[in-house]
Amino acid sequence: MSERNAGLRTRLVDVGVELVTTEGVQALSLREIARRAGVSHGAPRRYFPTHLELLSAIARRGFEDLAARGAAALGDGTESPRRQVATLGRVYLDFALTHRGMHELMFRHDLLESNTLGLRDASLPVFGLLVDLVGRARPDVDARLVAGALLANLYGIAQLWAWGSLQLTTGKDDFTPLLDAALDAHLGREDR
Amino acid sequence: MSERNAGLRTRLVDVGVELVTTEGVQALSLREIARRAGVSHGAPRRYFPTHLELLSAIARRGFEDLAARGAAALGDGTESPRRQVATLGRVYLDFALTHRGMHELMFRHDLLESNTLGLRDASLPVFGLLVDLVGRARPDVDARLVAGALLANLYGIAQLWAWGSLQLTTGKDDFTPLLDAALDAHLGREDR
DNA sequence: CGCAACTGGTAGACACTGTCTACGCCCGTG
DNA sequence: CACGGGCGTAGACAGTGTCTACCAGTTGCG
Repeated sequence: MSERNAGLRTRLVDVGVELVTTEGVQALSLREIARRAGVSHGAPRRYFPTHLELLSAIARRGFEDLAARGAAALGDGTESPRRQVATLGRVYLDFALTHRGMHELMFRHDLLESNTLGLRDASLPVFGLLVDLVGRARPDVDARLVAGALLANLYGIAQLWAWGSLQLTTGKDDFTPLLDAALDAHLGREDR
Repeated sequence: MSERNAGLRTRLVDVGVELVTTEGVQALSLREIARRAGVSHGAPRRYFPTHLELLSAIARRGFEDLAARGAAALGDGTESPRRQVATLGRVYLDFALTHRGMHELMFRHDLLESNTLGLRDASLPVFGLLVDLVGRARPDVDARLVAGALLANLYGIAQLWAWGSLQLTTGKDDFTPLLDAALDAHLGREDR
């Protein structure tokens, strides 16, 4: 009845999520995860044939978590599309900066490049939501292109912020002006 | 007289640059670099006390290379600041996409976060050049903030492009529209 | 009921990694 | 000539991901 006896598959991912948020991405060794799950180092192989597949499963949790936070923040969706994009962007940046290890894992090259791991599919829902909102906020442009450009901008902000460069340039500790600048830039300036 | 007998310090970095551009960032193990340099695995320790320091030295070469390409592309600097920013952005994106391994190495978290490695200092010249050009293109705004936001946008484009998401959205194989969109977004639309 | 097959985990080996330490070689200076 | 000291070698160590042999329980089937 306890989650101690949950299937090893999900328990390994649980341990990985816990580990990456507390210790960082470098702590996600296969053997360490197995150790914390209380099994031998060969056990994960039964469910995840390779280390990368386990990491992908952990990263997928991150995308699910992000999508859930976005849906919760949007609520019933009565706000204007422009404001919904703003809150979604804020949720994303907040997630990236408070879950740095998970965010780093979610966008790792070797995980995303492999299309056999299906990690990119896990990122489609939240990205599709962004595309939809952008399309309703600006029906005159290619929503996928603008949404991609906006996401690229937000991702870059998260990265540069993460290693402190933007704090050096701005001196402040709030990413709001950068977020607003990005929204104005890609969606056009509007009332806020 | 031959570069075979160049100091081991620079030879190790040479080998690393060669290795990261041909094989990718995962090939940059300490022992593999030493092997290709024709020395034992303990030799690099004389010059680079840790593996990360050697990687930082290799990444520094990348920033120097990027700065040189930027300077060469700008020429005598008679173009308008706006166009100079455009060419600099194009040089950066082209560099990031043709030297994917090196670009990935240059922006690795564990290298940039450590301020003892001095990698961030190596990135300052080219970033300072961008700040200067942005300041002359738009004297009415905070140049460091806008330059940072623009760099974040370009970096995000490079990342998303690298793992194919933007190709899926655009379907084309040219980053020019994304670059132009970013420039228009952060510098305002002008004549091109 | 009995036996076979399969599921799910263990334990050890292998090659590889980064770091540390003890050891020498060789060359310049006293 | 002696002798340090810079410079590289070689081996050890802990840790990693992957592979393979094994084995206990359980399940399925005649």
